[in-house]
Amino acid sequence: MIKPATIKDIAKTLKISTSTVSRALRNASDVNLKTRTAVLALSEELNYQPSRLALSLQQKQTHTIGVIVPNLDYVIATMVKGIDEVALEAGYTVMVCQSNESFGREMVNTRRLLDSLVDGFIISVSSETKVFDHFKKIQQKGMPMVVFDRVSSDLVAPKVRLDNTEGGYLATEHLIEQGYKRIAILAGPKNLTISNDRLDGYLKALKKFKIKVEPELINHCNFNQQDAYETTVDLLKMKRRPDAIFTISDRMAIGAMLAIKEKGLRMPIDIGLVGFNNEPVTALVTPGISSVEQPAFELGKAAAKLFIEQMHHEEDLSDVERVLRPRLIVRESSLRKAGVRLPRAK
Amino acid sequence: MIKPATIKDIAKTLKISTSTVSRALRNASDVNLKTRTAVLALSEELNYQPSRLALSLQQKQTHTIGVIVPNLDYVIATMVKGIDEVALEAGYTVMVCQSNESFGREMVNTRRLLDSLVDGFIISVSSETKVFDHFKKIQQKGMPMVVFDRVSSDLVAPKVRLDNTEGGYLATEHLIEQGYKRIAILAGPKNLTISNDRLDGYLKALKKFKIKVEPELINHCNFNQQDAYETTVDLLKMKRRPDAIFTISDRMAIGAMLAIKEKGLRMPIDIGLVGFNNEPVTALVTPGISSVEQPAFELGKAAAKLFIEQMHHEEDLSDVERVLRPRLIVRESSLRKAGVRLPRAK
DNA sequence: AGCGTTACCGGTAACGTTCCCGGTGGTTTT
DNA sequence: AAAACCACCGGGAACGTTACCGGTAACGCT
Repeated sequence: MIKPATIKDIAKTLKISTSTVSRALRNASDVNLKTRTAVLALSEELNYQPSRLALSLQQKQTHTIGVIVPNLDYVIATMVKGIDEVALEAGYTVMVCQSNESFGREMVNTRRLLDSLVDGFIISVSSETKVFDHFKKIQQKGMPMVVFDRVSSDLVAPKVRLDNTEGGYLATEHLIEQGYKRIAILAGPKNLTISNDRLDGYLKALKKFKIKVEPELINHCNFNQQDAYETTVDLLKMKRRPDAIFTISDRMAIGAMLAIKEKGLRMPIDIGLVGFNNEPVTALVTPGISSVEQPAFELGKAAAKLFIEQMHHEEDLSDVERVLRPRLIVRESSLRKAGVRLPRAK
Repeated sequence: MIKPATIKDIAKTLKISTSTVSRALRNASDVNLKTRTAVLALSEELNYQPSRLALSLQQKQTHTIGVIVPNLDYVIATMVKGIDEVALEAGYTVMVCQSNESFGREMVNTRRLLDSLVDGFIISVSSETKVFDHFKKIQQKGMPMVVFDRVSSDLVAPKVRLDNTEGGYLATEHLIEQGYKRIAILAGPKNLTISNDRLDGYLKALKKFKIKVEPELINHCNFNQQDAYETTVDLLKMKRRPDAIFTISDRMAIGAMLAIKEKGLRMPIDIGLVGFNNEPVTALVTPGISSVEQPAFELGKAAAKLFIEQMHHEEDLSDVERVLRPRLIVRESSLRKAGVRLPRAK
């Protein structure tokens, strides 16, 4: 283990003080050109790298952002890429921690990063999280914190999120316009805002078109495929079964699709389907699944920008909320009016 | 910005020395029970958290692992989850950096983490990387480093990887057994070992079954869907077109599948297809795509374990190579013998 | 000649922690 | 009663860096 060159080594061999070396390496003011070039040359030779550790200790900031996400699926990975992009440019390093949708992991990760490892946080909460004390601790410490994607009204902090209500609205409106009458929704866990917002959009669309809300068509289930499958199987057993399903994630849409196919129903004729996220898979299955696209990369960038902003200026941005707009991508699974190719099922 | 409580604060209010506080908080030896409880109580009250920064500076280790990956697709995200798992348990924090398959980004990331931020690295190289000086610098510093997934023989370090040759063999053998005669391969970039190894497996299988190797059936293209699509389009234009395609990733398989469908060919009758990675999508498309599954989570865990091992003991493990075995998952895209349901195409 | 200005540099403290060494008192051993 | 031992504690240095303050020489100005 060769130990790296320090500022002291340079000072010693050049027979000058560490202060001078430090200045030569940075400010360039208050230091003779000759000594400066000497320092620079030697530091090059020893390939000196300043210790970020010592620096961080000294000036009490690490230039590192802690990013806490529930997992690293397609959408979130894309968001993280966005965060990475602007963070890197601003001279920050990011530490990504997956909570695995587990409240415990989320707490442990937060605690760890809190011990003077990061300057602040960019967070998307896990689906298990119902209590936010560990995040509030961040703010008590006076650290900047931005919430993104999965936000929560219990958390007073700058937020960047999708307009999930509009997403829900777009999907539902589209199904209505395609002539579907009994539209079911597979919403996510009740404690997640994205879940409730998308449900709100669904309700708004029904109201707009004066369609009665039927509670048995509203189902909460987890984000995974299996749960969605089972819920759909149940839905399709109803005497008056729904003729369309809106799921608030594509994974859930896949689950629903499997149940639909198993039952022998055809999309979009017998039943319509719309998902959420516009994951690549939606374009690959047959029929293609219509889905609400979110600008994930942009969303990540926006979150990081907001973070940096909050970092630099002292102003309180905790009531700022950037809301990005979704876009509906229509595919075959819900396109009944434009191109009916198959005969109607009995 | 409320500054956190330090060991000094505790010492001052308790009118004892910092040394004693430090001992009380750790060793428990050489400290009176009474003072110890007092320290513990006060530290609880001030909710004291030791500064990992100061600690790291002092003992020259950060308890952090730098993980550098080309991207965060399904397989790699799963591997990272595995790394995370054992790292967390061993008291390490991981820093994940995506190089985005870019050599430049990979260098920048490595450089950054090198400045006394991490104790070592777990690395999967980007597809652009042809030169490894930035990684060798890690070893010059005497830091442990484990290479996983995408390894390279130019890098002398402990490795954890899939038996890619066997993966290639399994896929090809299966296609041969299903009666396919002209089997093309879509290999990845030439400088990647995983690419060449899978190709080797392909060649081995051909040799085993005494099938002549035809150079025009061997194609290198990038990992993305588009490239695979275009390459396949070209392949299918040949006068004697291949009757099966083995792609070394599922993304590529999807691209190939699109080209195949466009051409009006049917799987598995007219043409067989096998992918690699067993991503969920392979089970969702129609027909389902056969694919070589790799134990990604296990692979990540193994890499982290090897890292920890190298960290703790001084022994040189740089010639250790853990090779995990793949498994072929057969789906409809290549299953010609078992269930022929459609008439033969003219 | 005396004074202020400038250009350059060094010493020291500080960031929060641990480690090593050297004390104290009090008790036991010889 | 001297010597040895123990349990407990404090002082100081060290990790690598920068900030602050002060000092010295050289120079120019009145």
